[in-house]
Amino acid sequence: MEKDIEKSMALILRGAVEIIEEGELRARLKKAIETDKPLRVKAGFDPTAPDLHLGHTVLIQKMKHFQELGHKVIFLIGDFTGLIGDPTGKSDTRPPLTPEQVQKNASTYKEQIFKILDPEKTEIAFNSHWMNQMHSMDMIRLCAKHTVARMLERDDFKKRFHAQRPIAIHEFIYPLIQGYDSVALQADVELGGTDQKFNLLVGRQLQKEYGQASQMVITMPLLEGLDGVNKMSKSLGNYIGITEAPKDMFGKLMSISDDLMFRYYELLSARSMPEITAMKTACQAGALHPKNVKMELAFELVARFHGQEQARAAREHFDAQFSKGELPVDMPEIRVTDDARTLFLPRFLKDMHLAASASEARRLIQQGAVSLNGEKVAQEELRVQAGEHILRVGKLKYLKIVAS
RNA sequence: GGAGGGGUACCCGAGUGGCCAAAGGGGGCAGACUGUAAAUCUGCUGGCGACGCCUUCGGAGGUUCGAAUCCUCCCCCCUCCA
Repeated sequence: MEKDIEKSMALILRGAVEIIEEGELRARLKKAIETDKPLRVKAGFDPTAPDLHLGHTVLIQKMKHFQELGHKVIFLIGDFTGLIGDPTGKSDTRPPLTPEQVQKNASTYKEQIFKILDPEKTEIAFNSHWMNQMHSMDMIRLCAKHTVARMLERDDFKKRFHAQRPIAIHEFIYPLIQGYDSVALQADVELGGTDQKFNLLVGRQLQKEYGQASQMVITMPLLEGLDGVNKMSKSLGNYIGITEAPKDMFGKLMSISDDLMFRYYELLSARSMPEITAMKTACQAGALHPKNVKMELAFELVARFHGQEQARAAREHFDAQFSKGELPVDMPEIRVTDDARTLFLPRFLKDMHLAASASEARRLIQQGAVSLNGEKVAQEELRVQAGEHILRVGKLKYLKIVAS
């Protein structure tokens, strides 16, 4: 266990938005060292969405920090709470998962998180273990420990209440169960996104009610997605999934803004803060080109999830296609025969999935987004000569046409 | 159970008989500029072999030459009272 409290604090504070309560945390760290009992650090994940994206890994990264400091991290899979669904106000009632699905999602999780965390030092827990033991009366007692007024303090509930949008009663139960998880696990620290603050605080209160010391709460920022504004989420389509193909991951990382890049460095990279700060300064001074710094970030993250080899290939691929303007190596191909060599493009682009509809394809043509062998196509009808042709739509979509 | 407000395109939101494929904003896409950057500027943003036709304003019927708009029934959400 790391003996230097200030050193521990520095790492714990990295990227964190808020720590409740900092002084208390110092005291606990001190006690942990004295008694040689590592802190129990909990972070919960909802198994309804099996595909993790980089946003989720901010938290996992923080877990890793604790692990590096010698503490016990508990990866809590909310298989029970997943059946309720954390209230977001957006999603409708979720279909209940079968135990098999939960199991499957859970193993996907494990596989993914262990690319970051040390399996030896990670405890995995399922909250169904204690929730399924609970009787109705226990549940009601749990409910009795909180009030509607306090529930309505939660920003999400408050907003919906005032916006005259529905709040189902079971949504109130979710924070209570999440809080109870901390009781069951006897957590010293709970990590969560800033959107989890309310739930995390319920944990503190419930632990007190159940005669335990209240956990420390550390909130991490919600990672901005590719647009640099909204939080990364699948539904917004601005995410980078950690199982995405290396070259897609690389490309997406390269498309983020320079500001966002340093944010990603701080929250996702294994590089030390002094190192990151130095790079930032060097970029501002013009000593380093931001693009190269971004390449390194992309490389590091792709390598984390796919290995060095794949990361190198992705980098080369990127360099060839975008820096040098070469054609992609693996573009889809279509063969056309003589009698079909006159293409009606709106239909053709739609059929080839290069446009969502024929109407959209028409617009793309009108806007000059379509080119054949590097020359813009202005006509909707296109006669191709025998041989190979490269049809390009927008910046990213290519199709090789082999005409005979 | 009673009274009232509301449901419009991907999202927010204007529209209360024809000028409505439906204002405006956001988002998205494309083009220019670049580092595949970001920011900015410009255009597009229901479908269809297409100066026309088809489908769309919670759902189903109806009135009308004509309905997002009026009427009837139904579904859903919210507020207040109980």
